[in-house]
Amino acid sequence: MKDLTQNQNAVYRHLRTAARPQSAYDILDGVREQGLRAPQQIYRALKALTDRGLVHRVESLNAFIACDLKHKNNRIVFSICDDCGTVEELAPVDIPPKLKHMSQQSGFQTRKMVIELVGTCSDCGQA
Amino acid sequence: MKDLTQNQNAVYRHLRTAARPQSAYDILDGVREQGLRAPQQIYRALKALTDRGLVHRVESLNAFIACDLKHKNNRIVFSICDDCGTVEELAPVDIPPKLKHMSQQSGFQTRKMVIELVGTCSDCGQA
DNA sequence: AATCAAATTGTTATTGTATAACATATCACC
DNA sequence: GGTGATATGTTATACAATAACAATTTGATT
Repeated sequence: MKDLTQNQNAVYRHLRTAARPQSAYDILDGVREQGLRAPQQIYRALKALTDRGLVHRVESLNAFIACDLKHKNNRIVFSICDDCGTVEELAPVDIPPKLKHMSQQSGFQTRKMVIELVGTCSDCGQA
Repeated sequence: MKDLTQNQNAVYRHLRTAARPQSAYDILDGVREQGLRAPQQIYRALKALTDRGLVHRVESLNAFIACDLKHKNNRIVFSICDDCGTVEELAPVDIPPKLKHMSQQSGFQTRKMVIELVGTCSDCGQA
């Protein structure tokens, strides 16, 4: 892919083909065949990938997911089904005006906003 | 406090008096004198407290913070200064309409929304 | 081309976060 | 008092992340 190192590429490909968010150790297991052996290698690749916005960390799961939207890296929205574990990335939204106002009021400068919706996906939701 | 068990009370008091979010092990250190010895005891107390909305988990820090707002437990907003580590809870806001629409579109039923703003607080922000 | 500092990558070891599994005790009800 | 359900204590282990250092690669400079 677009000038990624071997390790980064291996991790990225693993994440893109995974059905669910992957922990760093899930990823490690998935890329052992490509010669990666230690957590540190995974975490370094993940850092490079998240810095470039190709991967996001799902904070409430301590897990990672490939980003397939084209968007600035500083507005991230997930829906997380706590029944089946499925995570979807939704199109980013602006900081809610009320919130923007509140945080500015207090002098806080926002560089990044993460929104995580936790609930039940359509598959798990019906009666 | 309001019908908490001893352990829950110890953890809650510790969090209320802490200046910053506390990891479970920070808390453990802080309540050793009250006779708590094992992580499990902390995590169990934290679960009870978060279920009751008296404590929130700061997802992106793997840490916990006492809630001093009176509000429903399913809309949580933090500002997190990644310079000094200060975390403030802000008044909850509604799910942004655009987002509500998107998630409903896909059949997702939201039970809880967490918003974490990451940036620079007023103390750390000036030139 | 040879040298060397800087950056990247590999590896080992350790620290930090969270839960499983089981033992013990407490409580409510019969 | 006996009995099941719930809560609590304890030990051990699993999972997540980083520190510290070694080895390698890169690339600028001579």
